Amino acid sequence: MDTSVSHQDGLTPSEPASTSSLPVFDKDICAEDMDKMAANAMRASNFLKAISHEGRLMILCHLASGEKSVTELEELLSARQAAVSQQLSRLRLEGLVTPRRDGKTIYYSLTDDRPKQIMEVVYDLFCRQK
Amino acid sequence: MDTSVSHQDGLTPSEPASTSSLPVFDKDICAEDMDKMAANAMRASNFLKAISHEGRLMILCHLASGEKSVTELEELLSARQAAVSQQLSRLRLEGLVTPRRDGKTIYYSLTDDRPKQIMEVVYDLFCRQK
DNA sequence: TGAGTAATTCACATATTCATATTATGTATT
DNA sequence: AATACATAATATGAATATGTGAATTACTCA
Repeated sequence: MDTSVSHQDGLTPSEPASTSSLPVFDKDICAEDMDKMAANAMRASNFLKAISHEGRLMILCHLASGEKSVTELEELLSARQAAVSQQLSRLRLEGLVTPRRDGKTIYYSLTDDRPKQIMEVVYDLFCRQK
Repeated sequence: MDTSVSHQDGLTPSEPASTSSLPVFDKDICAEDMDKMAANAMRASNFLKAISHEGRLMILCHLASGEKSVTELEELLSARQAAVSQQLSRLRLEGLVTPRRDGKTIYYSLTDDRPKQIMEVVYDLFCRQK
């Protein structure tokens, strides 16, 4: 089989990539791969920490359906403006949201679809009743 | 269209569920749905907090390919036994991993495939080189 | 320019998380 | 039973995260 990907990052998919492959390890993982894995894990955990907050999760969820102003988010979350702003700044730092100024108000939208990809699964696990 | 799902939990899929629907909101979200959403967000953020830790993420990643003993994980992570044990206890509390005793050693495995589902996406975003 | 609005930033108090060290528990061996 | 080993549980302090209110910036309009 194709061995060209076995050392790409210490992880090797167990199934074809087409069906959203599971992250499964080789049994004989080497030190080099371990380092790559640790680096990947750090980036991933930073991302996950950014979204693993009740308020930020709801912000991202609301932004998934289109851009919103800070005031709108403030109302949607029933939270203080300063708190919302700080949560947005955290998401901004992580590059997950992008501000757009229009006169007095600032509108936020999702920078890319990374949050959506995660939230699809989160939605399935926690929001859809089984 | 089908309106029977519009109030299930404050979220409404924008596409057929078959293709992993996006969590998108109705424009006229009501207070009741907001409460449900907040409750879902809290459960989801607890789950995400549990996995958004470099060490715990790597543990889950290793467990994805089969059960491992604490000592094995200790070596795989190059971490102290106490640290690994504490991270495992956190994952145990959250119900993500399950211990199985065999003599002196205790083997851990994933309780269900929730972590795997998230990690599939995380793997795609952070471990696969594009 | 001055007042009003939207959003950010700051400073503080509190709460949570984390790593380490220590102690406790359960199991196998003798 | 006594010992050794693998793992778990607890305690402590340091670091980090969070919400709040006050001060500040950026913009609009009269």
